[in-house]
Amino acid sequence: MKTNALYKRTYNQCLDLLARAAPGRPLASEPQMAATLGVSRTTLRAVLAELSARRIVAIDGRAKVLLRLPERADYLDGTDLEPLAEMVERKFMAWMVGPECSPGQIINGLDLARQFGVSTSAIRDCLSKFSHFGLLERQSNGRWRALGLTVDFVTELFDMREFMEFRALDRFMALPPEHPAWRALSGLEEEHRAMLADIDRRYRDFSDLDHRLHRLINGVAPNRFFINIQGVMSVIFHYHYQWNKKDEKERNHVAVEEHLAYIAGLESGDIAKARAACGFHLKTARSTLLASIEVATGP
Amino acid sequence: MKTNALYKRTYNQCLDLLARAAPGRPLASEPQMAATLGVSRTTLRAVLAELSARRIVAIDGRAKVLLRLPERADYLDGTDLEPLAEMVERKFMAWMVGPECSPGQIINGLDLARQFGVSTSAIRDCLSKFSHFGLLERQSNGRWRALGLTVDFVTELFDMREFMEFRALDRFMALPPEHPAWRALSGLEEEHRAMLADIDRRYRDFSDLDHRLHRLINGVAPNRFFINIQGVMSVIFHYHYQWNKKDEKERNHVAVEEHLAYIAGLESGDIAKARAACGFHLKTARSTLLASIEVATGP
DNA sequence: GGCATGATTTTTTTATATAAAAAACAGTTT
DNA sequence: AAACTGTTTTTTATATAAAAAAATCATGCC
Repeated sequence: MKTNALYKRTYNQCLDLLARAAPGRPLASEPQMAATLGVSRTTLRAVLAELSARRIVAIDGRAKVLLRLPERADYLDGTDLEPLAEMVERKFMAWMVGPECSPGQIINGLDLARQFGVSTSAIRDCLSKFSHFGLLERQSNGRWRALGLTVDFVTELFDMREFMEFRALDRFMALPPEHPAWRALSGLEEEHRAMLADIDRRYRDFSDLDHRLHRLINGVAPNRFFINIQGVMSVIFHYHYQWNKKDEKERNHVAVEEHLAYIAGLESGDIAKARAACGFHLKTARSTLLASIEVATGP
Repeated sequence: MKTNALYKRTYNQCLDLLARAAPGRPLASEPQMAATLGVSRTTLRAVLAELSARRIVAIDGRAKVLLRLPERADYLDGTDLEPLAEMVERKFMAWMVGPECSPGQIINGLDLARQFGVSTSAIRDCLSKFSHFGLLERQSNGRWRALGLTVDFVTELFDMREFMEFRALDRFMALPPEHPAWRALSGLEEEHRAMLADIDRRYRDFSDLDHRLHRLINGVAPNRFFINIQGVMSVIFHYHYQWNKKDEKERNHVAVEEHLAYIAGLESGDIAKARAACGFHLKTARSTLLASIEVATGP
C-alpha cells in the first residue's frame, strides 16, 4: 500500500498558506492552489476535504472561504511525513557507516527490511540506487555486498571530481567576458563576502552556496554523467556531514575563504592561478572528508 | 513467481558437460559439479533429478553414472532460457530506438509491461537501471521521461570517455617498464596482428579485443565511477551494433588499425604521439556511432 | 576428520493486489 | 470561450505471497 506522505505534507503546506490569508476571504481555485503547492488536483481535493471537515474552510461549490486561521494543533505530525524512499535511504546510510556494517560484508535485505520496518521492495529499491553510487556491489548470486564509505571510495570519488572540475574550469575561463556566467559568478562572490561578514551565525548556509558555485562552473558544459557523479557527491556530503557536526563552523569558514580565492583565480583570467586555487580547495575538501571518516571508523 | 531460467540454462550446460564424458563413467560429486557450473547445489540437484527422470544418468546414493550420451532432443529450449531482466532490457532498448519512442516523451510503465508481457515490477527495475545510464529521467511526479539515444547522449558519453581515456593513458605511460601491463599490451598487440591477418573471417571478434584493450589501459588506475561509465558504454555498443550490422567488417578493420597505432604510440614512450593516436581512434568511434544513430532516426 | 548427501531454512526474484496520486473526461458556471 | 468543479480512469508506489535459488544444518560414509 502506497504511503500518503505527500497528502500529509501538502496538508501542512496548505495550512502554512492559509495562515498568511485573512479569515472570510475567498480562496483561489483548485487548479491554482494545486499549482502553487506543486501537486495534482486530486491530492489538493483530499486536503480541501479534510480542511472542510475540520471547519477551517467552508466549501460550497466553487466558493471556498477561510473560516479561521489554522492553529498549531491543526498540523499533522509524525514520522510518516517523510517519503518512504527517503526514510529508507536515511536509515540505510546510518546503518552503512555504523558498527553493524563492515566493508566486504554481504547485505541481508530481508534483515534490513525487518530492522527498518519496511517491505523488501523498499530495501531493494534503495540497494539498487546505492549500488550505482559505488557503495554496494551486486554479486553473481544476486546478493549485495557492502563496499562501504571507505578511504578508497572517497579517493576515487574525489579523483573523479578533481578531474572534472579542472575540465569545467578550463571551459569556464574560455567563456567570452559578456557571457552571463561571469555576472552570476560575481553575484556569488558578493554572497560569499556577505556570509563571511557574519560567518558566526550563517555558517550553516554554506552547503547551499557550495552547491551553487560548483554547479555554476560545471554547468557551462553540461554532461549528464558528470551531473550524476555530482549527485553522488551531494548525497555523500549530505549524510556524512549530518552526523559529523564537529568543527563545522571552522570547516565552513575555511571553505568560504577558499571559494573566494577560487573565484578570484577565475576572474583574474590566469588559468594557472585558478587551477591552483581550485586544486587547493578540493584538496582541503578531500582531506576533511577523509579525516572525518577515519574518526568515525577508528584510526 | 520467479522464473527458472537459471535452472534451464544450467540443465543445458550440464548436458554439454556430459556430452564430453563417456557413458558408464561415474560423475563428479555434487559440490564439484555445482562449482563447475557456477550455481548452487540446490539448482544442480534439480538438474540431476531431471537427468535421472530422463534416464540420462542413474543416481544411487553418491554413485552417479552416465547411462547414455545426451541427444539433441534432450536440450530444453524456448524464450525463457534468457533471464527475465535481460529480456526486458533487450525489448526496452529496441523500443527506445524504435518509432514508438521519441525523445522527451513520457514513458508509460503499465503499457510497456503489457507490451513486453511482464509485470510492472520488472519494468520498474529496468527503468531504474536505464535512468542511471542517462537514457531516462525521473520527473517529480514519479513518471519517467525518455531522453533517448540522441546525438546529445552520444556526445556527452564520448566527451566523458575521451576525457577518462586520456587520464588513464597518462597514468599508463608513467608505469615503469617492468610493470606487467606492458607485457599484457604486447600480448594484445600480437592478437591484433593475428586478427588483422585474417580480418575477413575474424572481424566479429573485434568487440572482445576492443573491450580488453581499453580495460587494460583503464585498469591501471581503477575507479568505480569510471568503470560504471564504461559499463554504460558497453551496453550502448552491445545493443546498438546488434541492430547496425551495416559496414561492420569495414568498421572493425579500420578500428583494428587504429588500435595498432594507439598501441604503437603507447610503446613509443612519446606521450604526444600516444595521445594523438588515442584521440584519433576515439574520434572515429564517436562519428561512427553518431552516423549510425542518424541513419536509424532519419536525417 | 573431511567430504558427501538429504533435508530444512533463509533469501532473492517476480507477480499480484491495493491505496495514493495523477490525469483525463464531462458537464457547469462565469 | 475559458476556466472551474465533480467524476472516472489510469498510473505509480508499496506490501504481500509464492516460486526459485542459495545457504545452512544434520547425518552418514570412507
